[in-house]
Amino acid sequence: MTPLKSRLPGSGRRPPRGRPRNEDIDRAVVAAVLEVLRTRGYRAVTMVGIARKAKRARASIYRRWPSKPYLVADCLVSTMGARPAPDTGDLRSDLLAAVGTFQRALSGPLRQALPGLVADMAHDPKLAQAVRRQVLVPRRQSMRAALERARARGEARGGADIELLLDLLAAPFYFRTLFGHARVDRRLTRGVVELALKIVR
Amino acid sequence: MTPLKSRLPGSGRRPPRGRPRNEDIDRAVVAAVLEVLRTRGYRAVTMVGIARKAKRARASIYRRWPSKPYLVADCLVSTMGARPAPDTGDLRSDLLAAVGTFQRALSGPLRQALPGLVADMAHDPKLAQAVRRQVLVPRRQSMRAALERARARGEARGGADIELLLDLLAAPFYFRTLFGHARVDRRLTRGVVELALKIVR
Amino acid sequence: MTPLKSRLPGSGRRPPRGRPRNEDIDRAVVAAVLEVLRTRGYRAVTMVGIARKAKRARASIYRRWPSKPYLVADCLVSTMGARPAPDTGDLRSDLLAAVGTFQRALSGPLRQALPGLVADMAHDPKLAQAVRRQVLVPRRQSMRAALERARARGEARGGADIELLLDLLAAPFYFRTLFGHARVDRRLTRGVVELALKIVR
Amino acid sequence: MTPLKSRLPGSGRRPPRGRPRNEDIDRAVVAAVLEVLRTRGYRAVTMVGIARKAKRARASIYRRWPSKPYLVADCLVSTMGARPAPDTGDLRSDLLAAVGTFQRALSGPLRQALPGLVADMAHDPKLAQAVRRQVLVPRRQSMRAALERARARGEARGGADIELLLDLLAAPFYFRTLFGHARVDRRLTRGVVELALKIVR
DNA sequence: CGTTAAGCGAGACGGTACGTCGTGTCTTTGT
DNA sequence: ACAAAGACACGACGTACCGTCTCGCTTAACG
Repeated sequence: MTPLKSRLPGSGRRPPRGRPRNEDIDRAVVAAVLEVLRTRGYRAVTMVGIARKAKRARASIYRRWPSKPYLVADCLVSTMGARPAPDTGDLRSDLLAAVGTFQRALSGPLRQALPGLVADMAHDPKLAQAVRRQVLVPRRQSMRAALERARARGEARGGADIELLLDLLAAPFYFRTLFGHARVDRRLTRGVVELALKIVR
Repeated sequence: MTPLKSRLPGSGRRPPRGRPRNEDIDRAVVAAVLEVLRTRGYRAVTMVGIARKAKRARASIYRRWPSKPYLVADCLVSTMGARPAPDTGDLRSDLLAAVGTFQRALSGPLRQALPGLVADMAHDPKLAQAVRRQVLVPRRQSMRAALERARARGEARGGADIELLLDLLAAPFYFRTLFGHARVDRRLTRGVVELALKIVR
Repeated sequence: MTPLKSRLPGSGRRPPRGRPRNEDIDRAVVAAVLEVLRTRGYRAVTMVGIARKAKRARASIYRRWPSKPYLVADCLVSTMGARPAPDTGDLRSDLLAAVGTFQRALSGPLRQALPGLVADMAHDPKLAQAVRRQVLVPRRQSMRAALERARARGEARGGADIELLLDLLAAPFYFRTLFGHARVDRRLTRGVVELALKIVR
Repeated sequence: MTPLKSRLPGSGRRPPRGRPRNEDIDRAVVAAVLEVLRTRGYRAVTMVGIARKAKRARASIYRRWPSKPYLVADCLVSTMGARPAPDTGDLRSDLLAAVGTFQRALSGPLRQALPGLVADMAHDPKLAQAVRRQVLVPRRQSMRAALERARARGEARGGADIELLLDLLAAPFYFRTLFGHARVDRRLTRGVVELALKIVR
């Protein structure tokens, strides 16, 4: 269970000792990262550069995040917010809501950051695990629940490979973002949902 | 039309002058790249390191490929071979053959290289374009043809968003490779094809 | 008149207010410094490291000594003890006693500390002054007195440059310690004293 | 036999391969070091700072010298020039010439550099050895030769501890430079030589 | 058959980011 | 006020890689 952000030293539940961390720094750093991501891409996110932009010491960044990929990943997670899709009582609506989060997420800073992050994940299994847990898993869970509710209502047949279906719902968004061969827009969202409905009914 | 590999200098049709290039170098370099990719991943592919491993001069590499990403991309392309899927007269067979190339490709060196390559593509549109052209387009074309043949035979309905369908067939392979949350195997190939059939029929 | 050790806050004669300093800390810190000097040299003496080794807070050290060089210098002084050489009535004996303190001092922790300390002195005139006052001056004074007694007894001629003679008696010990080209031992002590006698008689 | 400066790669006598080093860089770096030493002292000599001042890449400095102390030591050696004292046929003249080089050397950049250098030597035996070989040994050799010539002429008695005598001639200069308790001037040179003559005659 | 254009190997060069470490000061809570 | 813990700003360290350059030498085709 590796977290993206380094733990505080005295966090065995007992009250923290020493000077408390300045949360302004967290905010300033995250803001700087998102800004650089947005304007100049992953490659331009540099510990030195972020420190300068946030007007903080480099050591203060390293105190909070073990390295650049963890910092970037944490910044993304902290802006995405993984609230579960609501239960509307209708599979199409549920899926549109859930799948829509992909499209929206990949229109924000994640769009710039994803390729670099994916490269770093390939070299650090702990990071990969942490990102999957924080980014992928909640969204999959949300869609899985919607599908199960639909099956309970008789709206969907059982028997399908649910994991594959979940991949089918998410993969095109990442695929298009990473390869840039086609747009990631509302049309894609609707298309993917319609195909999924055709499959499960 | 940026190629992955740099052109020879005197290639305005007239015969090349000066000492000809030593093709052993091309082979040695490509072999070194694939070996390093396989054993130590994209990050470890270093111009310095490749030159050392191939026992060639760094300049000889830069003479052939403009930079590391192009070198890697070219190495991958040169091992993958983009022969079109055959026409078996049956959509399922055609798709299994075409989609199977994804699975096989992503079990080789591409598996290690893809994340890093994707990151580089995000910073170099020309590279992205070249990779898409050489890797994505032929495979999509192959599947597109199979689908059109099936429609002509009446095996598939028309009216579907063909581009989306093509993404659906390919995306799960890349998605799983890049995020590592599930296996890329024959089971995935079969599953994806079955869902596609369910959609187009 | 800069002292090596910082003064207590309420030391305008009036009794100190607030919690009194814990003298265990002074002892623990000095012990830690001497230990590290002995085993790993001046470079390894680190405020962070000393604090950890002495199991005390860094701030408690800074409360007592203004900076690392002052701390080290104070540690050295506190172990050397500057008692004046006795009056034996014989110049050779007096000088052997006085000069012997150089040899002994430079066989202890001072040996490890001297080079680093000298470097720090070059960057802090106040420190240089303080170290000279506490380390050099008493020993010179001791030798000066012995020489004056000898002159009064008629054992030595006058007229010599006394400051130069004092340098001659001390310099070889520091010189050899700093450059490490020859041993600092009893043989050196005897040799230096004999040469000095040859000069003053 | 560690040299102060890193050897060129192909220096097994065979002709150098690859692009030759740019000697302008050597000169620019040495000049920058001497300038900083003179104006701001050893502490201020920083690899980053020197690179900036010399307008060269940091890597180019590291290619030539393994670390800062070696760089500084080499700069000093390269400006001091260790030509042997001439044979005047008179011991006093010979010694005045030889000892005078200490005084002159310690009036130049060595004065600022010596304390720091001595501290580094204490942490790197190879460096200490190299500095001794290049700085101390030639001057000692020069004085040793003068003393032997004097003995051959009957101008000096034999039997004295020659090593100790050499220390006596050199030590006061270093001692005063490092502790700063007295001037290093021509008066010191004359005084030291007169005492040495008194000893050896 | 020498000229000439290019290939080749080795390695220098200017840049830039990395993550670590030490400094001296500051800010908490708890004595 | 002291003590303990640790945050903070600053800045140097030495390493690694990038892509370009500059050498001396080799290899062909051209004229």
